[in-house]
Amino acid sequence: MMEQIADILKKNQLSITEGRKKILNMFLNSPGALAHADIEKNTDASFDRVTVYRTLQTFVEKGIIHNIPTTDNSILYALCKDNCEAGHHHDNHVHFICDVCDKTICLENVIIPEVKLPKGFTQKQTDVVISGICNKCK
Amino acid sequence: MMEQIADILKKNQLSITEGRKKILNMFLNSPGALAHADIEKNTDASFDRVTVYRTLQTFVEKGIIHNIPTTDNSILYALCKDNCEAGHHHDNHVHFICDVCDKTICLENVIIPEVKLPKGFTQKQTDVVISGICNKCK
DNA sequence: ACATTTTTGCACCAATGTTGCAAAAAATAA
DNA sequence: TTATTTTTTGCAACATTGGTGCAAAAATGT
Ligand SMILES: [Mn+2]
Ligand SMILES: [Mn+2]
Ligand SMILES: [Zn+2]
Ligand SMILES: [Zn+2]
Repeated sequence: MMEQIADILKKNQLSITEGRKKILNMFLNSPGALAHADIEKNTDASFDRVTVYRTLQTFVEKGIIHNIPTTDNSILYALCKDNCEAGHHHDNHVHFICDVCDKTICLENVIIPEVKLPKGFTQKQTDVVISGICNKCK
Repeated sequence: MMEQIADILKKNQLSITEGRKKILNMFLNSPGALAHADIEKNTDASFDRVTVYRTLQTFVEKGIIHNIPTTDNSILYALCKDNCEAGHHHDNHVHFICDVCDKTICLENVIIPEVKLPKGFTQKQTDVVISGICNKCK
């Protein structure tokens, strides 16, 4: 496991540090998406807040994690399981937010349907976020 | 125009105040979505920040405006053109964010496609946010 | 082990959003 | 209209979230 983590970091030309290993490990073990606050909570304040912010930014830039749109103003992050590259993500799955447990889950198998836009609009990225009750809370 | 505004407020059992009229008017005249900051800018600081926040909250609760998910942590609001009620919105259109002009537009005519979820998931609301280049920036 | 590059922690700042409470404004009653 | 009640506003104070510059610390390459 710790090998896998170091590999991911190496593959992305990132120095292997405690913070990055710990945070990446959290993502690998988390079934759902994580917010900055979740990460800070689970690391026992062993890292500075700023380090967490910068680590998340770096991971997004490298294509290791992607972020998920929300209606409240929180930024959520989840592992990219599609083969995303630095600077360009190819996630094309639906995200689900449970109204009960409040968790956000990547539905890797539910691919985003095509949407036809009016003339003149060029489509780059499509995000689909569905809310309701998840399979565990049902 | 000012009549229409007063009507909307009355219909929703809201006191008719300067602030609410001004903010509602902004929404009626805006082609795209508005953020809190946009509203504060256009009202020349004639209202307190808190009043703007509370007005937006109230409008959302009453079903006059709805909010739009974003990837950065900003909350956007737009007029509900579907017949939304207090406590329950029925917006089912796609939202478009332009990477060039950075405006968010309600594509009222592009309805959200059906998405089939895995067993155990109950679907309440679906948000589709598409980014790219809008018809004016093209 | 040493020099170089990268990352971290700290202090400080800025934007965003919330709450309690008294003053002001709007709606309702008289 | 004026008086009373209800609602809304403004202010102050606070919390949370996120970003920047810079020196210290850690990681990398030789
Ligand atoms: Mn995802
Ligand atoms: Mn809309
Ligand atoms: Zn759930
Ligand atoms: Zn545009």
